[in-house]
Amino acid sequence: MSKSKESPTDLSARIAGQIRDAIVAGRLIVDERLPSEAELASQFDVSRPTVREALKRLAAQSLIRTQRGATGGAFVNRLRFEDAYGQQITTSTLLLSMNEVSFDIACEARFAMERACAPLAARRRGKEHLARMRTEIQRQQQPGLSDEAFCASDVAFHRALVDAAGNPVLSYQLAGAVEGMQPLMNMITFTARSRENIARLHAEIADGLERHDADAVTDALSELERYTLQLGQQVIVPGKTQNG
Amino acid sequence: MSKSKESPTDLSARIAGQIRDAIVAGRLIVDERLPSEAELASQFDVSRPTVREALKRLAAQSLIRTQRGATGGAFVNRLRFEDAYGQQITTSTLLLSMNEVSFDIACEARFAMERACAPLAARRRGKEHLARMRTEIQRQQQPGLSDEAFCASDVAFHRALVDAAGNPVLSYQLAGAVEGMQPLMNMITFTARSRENIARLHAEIADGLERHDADAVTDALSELERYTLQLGQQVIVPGKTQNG
DNA sequence: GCTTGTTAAATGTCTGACAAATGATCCTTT
DNA sequence: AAAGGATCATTTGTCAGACATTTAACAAGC
Repeated sequence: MSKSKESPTDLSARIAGQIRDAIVAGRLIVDERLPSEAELASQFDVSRPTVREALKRLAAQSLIRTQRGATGGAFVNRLRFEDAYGQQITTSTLLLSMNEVSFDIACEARFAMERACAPLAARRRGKEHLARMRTEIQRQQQPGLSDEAFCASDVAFHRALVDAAGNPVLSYQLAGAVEGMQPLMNMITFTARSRENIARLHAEIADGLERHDADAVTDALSELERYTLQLGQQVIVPGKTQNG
Repeated sequence: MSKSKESPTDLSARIAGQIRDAIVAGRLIVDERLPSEAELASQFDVSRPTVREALKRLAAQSLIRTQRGATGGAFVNRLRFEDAYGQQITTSTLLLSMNEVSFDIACEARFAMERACAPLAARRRGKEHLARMRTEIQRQQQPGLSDEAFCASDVAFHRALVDAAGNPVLSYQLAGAVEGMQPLMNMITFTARSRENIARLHAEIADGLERHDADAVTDALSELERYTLQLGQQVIVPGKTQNG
């Protein structure tokens, strides 16, 4: 009555859950090889397709990797930040685009976290971060730029800011908050004047970082938040009632 | 040359990727039913097991749900915060426990984001949040408490703090940062004196929130970060070189 | 009109098989 | 004896077909 009572779900989901628990609890360590699919099928007393479905679930979360051949098999994967980034962005994007949250809430969360990066970034920013930011600011001032390209550049600027904090955990978390908002930002029409405003604030941020002036960066971010919120008024979130 | 060139990966991974892209891009909307497995197999010109493996990958990310029976099938899932929480916590836990990051970095990120919640929480905290926090503070002062239970209470306290900010996006992001650190915190031995210190700082935070005093909360969080970092000196991160 | 049995459609699972990749082994050749 | 290549065994990837189970819709009977 320990594990098979609470979930009347699929066999593959239960098996995947057991293996996942073993990984999270450390009973299976990085690069350790799982038993072959045939052995797992025998151990769990299910067929090989069922085991495979369970392994695919784990592979989708980058918890394992598989390799063909004589010495192949399923190995516990060292979770890399690059892998986690993608999942984080996908999840965040969907959480926002499915209208579970309003533009205002998403914006608030994003800028709150960016401000959290400001002191660290002001202390640790390298030349390469400043260079990335300057490049994007210049791009944002180009006349013929499409709204979409402007958005992409905006995202790139803010990612440079976050990366300047020199903390991969923050970069990981912020990746979702910043990139996940891109579809919402893409719904905004950026006039020449609003672009000018945003680029000016971006320049203030870059200048502040260059001077190691955390307060200036924080203030610029706050003003940028206010301005983005104002622009976001255009984005009338539709529906918003279907919360099954 | 649009989609089938870049990845010499499994068929099931490619199919899952195509469906995921369709969901993220909005070509498949919430609660829409996918074709049956047999139809998908026919469309993608693969067998049903392969289609099933692809669907399980998506199900592992809560992108779809499946339902048996006459009107059953695979449906695009409205991504709920509860679902996302679990994945976020699992991913964060593994990112930390696999020694990709040091205790210091994880600690820094966590408290930076918690401080980001402070102003919002000071403005919006409800009685229920304060009550949750007081309860946990009392629990933390009980004499016979195990280190593990103390840790769990610490996590509960901080989650109450984050929830008080009234922003589900922040709660989602912080869930990973706070709960993901639990295994690391569990390696710390909490003496009676350190528990007293932590409970005192927690009380300062709760008091600050009650007075709507964001600065007091921020200061207490900063001191708590310093203190936690000091306790974390015990936690000598082993290995740390295997970054192949 | 309501209940009940039947049917059809869909997923869940199993069996068995073959293809492809890959390291290990053995044999041949130099 | 050493080097090189052919063969083999193991393992995952894929397929075909079948049966079980669940579920909603429909039809039959009271």
